[in-house]
Amino acid sequence: MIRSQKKIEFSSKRELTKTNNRSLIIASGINVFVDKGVAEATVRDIIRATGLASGTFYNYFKSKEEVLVAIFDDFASEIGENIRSQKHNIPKDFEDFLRIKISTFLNYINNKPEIYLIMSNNHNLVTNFSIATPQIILEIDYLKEEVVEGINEGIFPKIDVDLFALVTRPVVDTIAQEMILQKKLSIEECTDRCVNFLLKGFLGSK
Amino acid sequence: MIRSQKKIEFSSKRELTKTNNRSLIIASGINVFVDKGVAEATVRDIIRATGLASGTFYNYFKSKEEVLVAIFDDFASEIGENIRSQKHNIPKDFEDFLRIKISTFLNYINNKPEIYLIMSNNHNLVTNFSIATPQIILEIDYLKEEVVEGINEGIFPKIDVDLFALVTRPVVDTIAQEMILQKKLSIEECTDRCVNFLLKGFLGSK
Amino acid sequence: MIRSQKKIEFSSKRELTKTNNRSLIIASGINVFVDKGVAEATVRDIIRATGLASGTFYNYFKSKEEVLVAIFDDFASEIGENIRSQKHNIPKDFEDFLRIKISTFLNYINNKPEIYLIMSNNHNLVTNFSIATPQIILEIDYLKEEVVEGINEGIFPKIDVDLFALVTRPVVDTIAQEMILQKKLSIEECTDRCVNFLLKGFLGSK
Amino acid sequence: MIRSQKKIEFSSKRELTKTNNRSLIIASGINVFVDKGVAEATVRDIIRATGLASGTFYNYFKSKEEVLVAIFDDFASEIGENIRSQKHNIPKDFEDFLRIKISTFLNYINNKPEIYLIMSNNHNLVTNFSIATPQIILEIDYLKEEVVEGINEGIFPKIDVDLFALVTRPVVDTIAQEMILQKKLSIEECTDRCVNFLLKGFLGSK
DNA sequence: CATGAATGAGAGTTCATTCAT
DNA sequence: GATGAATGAACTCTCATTCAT
Repeated sequence: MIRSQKKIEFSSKRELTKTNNRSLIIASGINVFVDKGVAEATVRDIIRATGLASGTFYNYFKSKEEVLVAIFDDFASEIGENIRSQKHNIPKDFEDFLRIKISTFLNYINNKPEIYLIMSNNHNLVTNFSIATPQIILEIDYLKEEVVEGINEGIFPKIDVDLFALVTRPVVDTIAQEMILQKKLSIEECTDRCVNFLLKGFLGSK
Repeated sequence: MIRSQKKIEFSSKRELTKTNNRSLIIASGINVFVDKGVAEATVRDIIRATGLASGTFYNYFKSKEEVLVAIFDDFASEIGENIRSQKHNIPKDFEDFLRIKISTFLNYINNKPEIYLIMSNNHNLVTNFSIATPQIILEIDYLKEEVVEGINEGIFPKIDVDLFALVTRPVVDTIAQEMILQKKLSIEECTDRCVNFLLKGFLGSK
Repeated sequence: MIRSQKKIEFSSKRELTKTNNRSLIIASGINVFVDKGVAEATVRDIIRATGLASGTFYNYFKSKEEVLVAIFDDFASEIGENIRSQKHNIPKDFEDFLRIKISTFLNYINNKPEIYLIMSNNHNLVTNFSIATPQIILEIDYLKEEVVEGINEGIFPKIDVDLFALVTRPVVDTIAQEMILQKKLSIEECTDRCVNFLLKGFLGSK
Repeated sequence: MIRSQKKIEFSSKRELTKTNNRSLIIASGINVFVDKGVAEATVRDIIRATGLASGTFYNYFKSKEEVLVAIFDDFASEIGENIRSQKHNIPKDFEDFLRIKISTFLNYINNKPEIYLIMSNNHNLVTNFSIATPQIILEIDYLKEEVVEGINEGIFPKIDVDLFALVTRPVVDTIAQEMILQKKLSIEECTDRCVNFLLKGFLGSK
């Protein structure tokens, strides 16, 4: 029977990846969200691809939105670790600061492009959920504070912090999309592009 | 009853009713698309808000996508007129060029913020429809050529045209969203912000 | 406009065939019933093909079934005339009787094969309507009486009248279908086949 | 309430319910197809009569056509068994051959008259599905070959095989309908009638 | 009479969710 | 916890029919 074959297939996969049903559903969710978009995706789509019974879904999640949140949460916690591990990497100056943050960001999304695609294709959803996305690293509150600190400490120049908070994300975002979809530019090249442009944008002459 | 009121209001002339119903559906479509997003919106959502019978929808449109196209079409033709009226407004230099384009763009979306919201929240869809969106004014092919021309004529400085094509839209877009949603900044202020930032970004020192 | 073109087309047709809207609807009904079958046909299908407005249909008919009845009625009256013109054609014997009836029948359906197709493809409907169909010429009451008369007058042999009433129609029907659909056999050949087979069936010694 | 009664009746074992629901739908399908004809029948008609929820239908069938196929399949497999059990019943002569085939056929349809009615009222459909109908026993390819064989072996007389193939089905069909609908004649009487008539039709001297 | 837009019932179908096993 | 059939709300869309013009 096809059904049981599927089950077996997934069981072995489970064995291999040492994962459980929750992870199975999340993995399937990522695929479905990338393929069909979050709005068009259905719980059935997700559960179908796992080989699990439909009822099983509700042992783990209440809705597809909860899966989405879980996907982002998982990703966010990974990011968190990564960021913390960058903490001792203290920037010398503003350029260095930008370079560290942006290259970290680009590394993330290069490793998990699917999740990044879900986020950029469903921008409204992501905002509605106000989830800690990787973009957050480049965004308002958190980053802004660091910049303000840097300015106060005299390490950074006195830039327009609000403009910085507003503009950095979309610029890096666009270039990141270019990187993932066109696959022409390396992480280093993208980082350079972003840093150069932003630096000039905020500072005037380099 | 609301129903009969409507009937009385519109039913004097057949043609009038027809035009009104079309407008009614389009208006309702705009509301629904803004509220729920295009993907989540249903034909029933749209027709429900009009007070018309469900079948009536299909006298005017085949699907919600056709409503979307109609919304964009209406908007696009307005934009067309506006652009043409700007043709004799020849820029003195690159700053002037940016200022004209960006202020035109911001004026559009300030007049029809709902449509702009639909478009930016459903960027995929919009690209799929390849509709002439207001963003087009700020985008790749068309604008790029103008810049190249300007450079060749010696009016504009030699900037990185590809970076320009890539980065201008998202920067202006983000600031425009800020303008519409927060309603703190005037069109002039936003224009200034965009122009200043981009100018420095592309040129280095102003 | 496509619409008015259609109208004009049909108006000219109307001029040509000296027909009116009722005939137009009936003609369209025949086409639709042949193409889609009576059950699948809709009033919209019928009216669409006429170029008339949907409301106009109801000035002439209450439903598609009424159109069907009209189609059969028209046909039946033609048949009636034809039969009357055959009245002086008095059969010499049973073979002659069969030959006259069957050739008459085959002539009808050869002239109006569409209507015959409607009838044989919708046998249940036709029976439900108990309309005077061309098959009636070959059927129970009317024909049976003639046979009984013939037997009483000593012109026809003493055959099983009930078997005759039951079997004649389907036999002729099947061969008629063969004639119309395959178009290999002439009316004369079909008549011969039917007459020979039936004659032997009713009369023949084993 | 009928609803809860049903639930109580069937819900003891899951498998049982499943089998019963399938049977329920098929049984309802038979009724509806007989009553309204296949073309006029709707999925909702079928499911309505079962007392099940509308969605439940689609757990078992994709469309009413699939129900029809299931009905015929069930019947066909019964027929298959029956035919096989007749295999050793080798006919002595042509009359015997006709008698065996026809009585087998009449026995089938006498047991499942509803299904026979569906088939004869929807002859188009049946042909389109190319389903093994009971009529097949009396029809062209299969039977024709047997007759040709019989002729070659010298057991059967040299009859017009094409006429045989064409005429046998409608004759038996008509008498069968008479049998089912009027319920006056026994299977034996009908068999006699058919055999006698056909035999004379094919063999009889004029 | 002709027109054709409006109507709303109803068909097909999908889906999230429940719950007995 | 896992299962998967049952449920019925809700959606897309079509159609017969009405009725103001």
